Amino acid sequence: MRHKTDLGALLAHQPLFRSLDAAQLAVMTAAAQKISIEKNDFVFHRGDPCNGLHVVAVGHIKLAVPAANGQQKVIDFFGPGDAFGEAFMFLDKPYMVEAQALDDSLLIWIDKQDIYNAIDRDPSFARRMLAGLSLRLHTLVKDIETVNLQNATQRVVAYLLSQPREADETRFPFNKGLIASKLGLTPETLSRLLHQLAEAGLIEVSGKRVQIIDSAALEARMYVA
Amino acid sequence: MRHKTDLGALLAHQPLFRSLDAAQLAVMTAAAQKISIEKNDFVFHRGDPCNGLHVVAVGHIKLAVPAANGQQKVIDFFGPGDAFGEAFMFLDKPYMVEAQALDDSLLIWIDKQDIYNAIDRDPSFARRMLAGLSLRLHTLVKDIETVNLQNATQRVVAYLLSQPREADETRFPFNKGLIASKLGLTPETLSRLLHQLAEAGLIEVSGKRVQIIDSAALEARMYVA
DNA sequence: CGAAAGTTTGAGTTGCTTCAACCGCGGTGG
DNA sequence: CCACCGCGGTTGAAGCAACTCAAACTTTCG
Repeated sequence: MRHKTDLGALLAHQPLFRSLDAAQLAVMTAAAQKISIEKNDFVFHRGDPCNGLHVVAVGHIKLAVPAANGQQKVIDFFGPGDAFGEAFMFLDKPYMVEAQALDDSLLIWIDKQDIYNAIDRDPSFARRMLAGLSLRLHTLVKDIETVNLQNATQRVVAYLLSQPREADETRFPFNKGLIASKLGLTPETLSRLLHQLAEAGLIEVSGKRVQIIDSAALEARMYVA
Repeated sequence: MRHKTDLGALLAHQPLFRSLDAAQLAVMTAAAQKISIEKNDFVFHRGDPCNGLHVVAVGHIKLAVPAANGQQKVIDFFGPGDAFGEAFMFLDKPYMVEAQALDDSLLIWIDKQDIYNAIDRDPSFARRMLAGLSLRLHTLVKDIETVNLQNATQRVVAYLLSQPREADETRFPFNKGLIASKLGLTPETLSRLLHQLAEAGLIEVSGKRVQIIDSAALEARMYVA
């Protein structure tokens, strides 16, 4: 017997739906669909019509803008509890990004109309959506700032320090190439900079694991030109 | 006697408030404040607390991220009918951008609580806010895509073609330096590229005016590496 | 008309990319 | 059990797009 297959229970645990009362939750549950998706499969492609939104229950999803020559620019990563694709839904525009599973994942999909119904019934649900979009906006502005005003080293350091860490150890949650793309760098450049920081005795890297040796010196690097 | 000083009439003309009924509009009008601001003055600075949102009635406002050495990165421009600063309001975070008037401008300011009240009363107002934020998000993603995946020439050409134009003529709405920053370029680079496009016979530039001579060839430049 | 701000042009520099080769590890099949 | 394959990552060398710095020119505006 598998666990976590009860859609209602699953929904109730998502931040977005916390404010719903039992009746609304029941309606939502009836409307929602579970979507299982395997690692590397796409949730949607650029240009696909957008009729609803997705919430990650299990796994991780990458949102990226595809480019001509097989390149891509990673916009962001989404994990359990995160909703994605709402903005395109509210705009009634096709997706301009693509979503791909980074692990075997379980998503919840909800139709646009049901979201609108929830908004109409429950202002606090509307507020939650607004807060979610605002947060996304905030993140994007920060990313724009980073790419435009910081050099490569500063971006890498800022990333390392922003990651959750225990006992001065953090890890790359995904392939370094994806992190590089998120930071607006090539994998080669990221590799070189990590090496350089290690050389300077500020960090130690082994695979996806990173030991922060001198966090004060790291922070200093964020502010020097 | 000055015109357009009636706050109620002013509000009723803003897209954001179109859906409000007379009673709600009256409440909003009572809550709203007019803010006159002179060219080059700041509406708010980075770090200021955010207790409400602004709507442009007259004039133009620049949102930008300030950098250390007097530099800045322009995020976007806002004109009549546009709301700005909502995202920070919904997040209850201080502004991380600064807003500066590019012309003598008239703004409408509305307190956070009044916005929340309007959301609670009128789901279609909530929808309007959601659509507004979504649009902003869409724009930012597009900007990120542009800066990361297109070279300088492609960005300039894309900008020129995206501007409103009449009889194959368009104009830079603001100083070229600001446009350059929005495009993630230095003023020098923008100047050189415009010169280059003119050299190639694709456009003619004189001051802020730009004649599109060969729009087909321009579009072609957006897709060549 | 003069000062200040904005824009252009030139010369030199550089940070990051590109291209290409190599390494190392995990998985797979012989 | 070990050889091989393939992919992610690293390293090196070379190039270039865009930047920086500096000076001249132009427009704006009091």
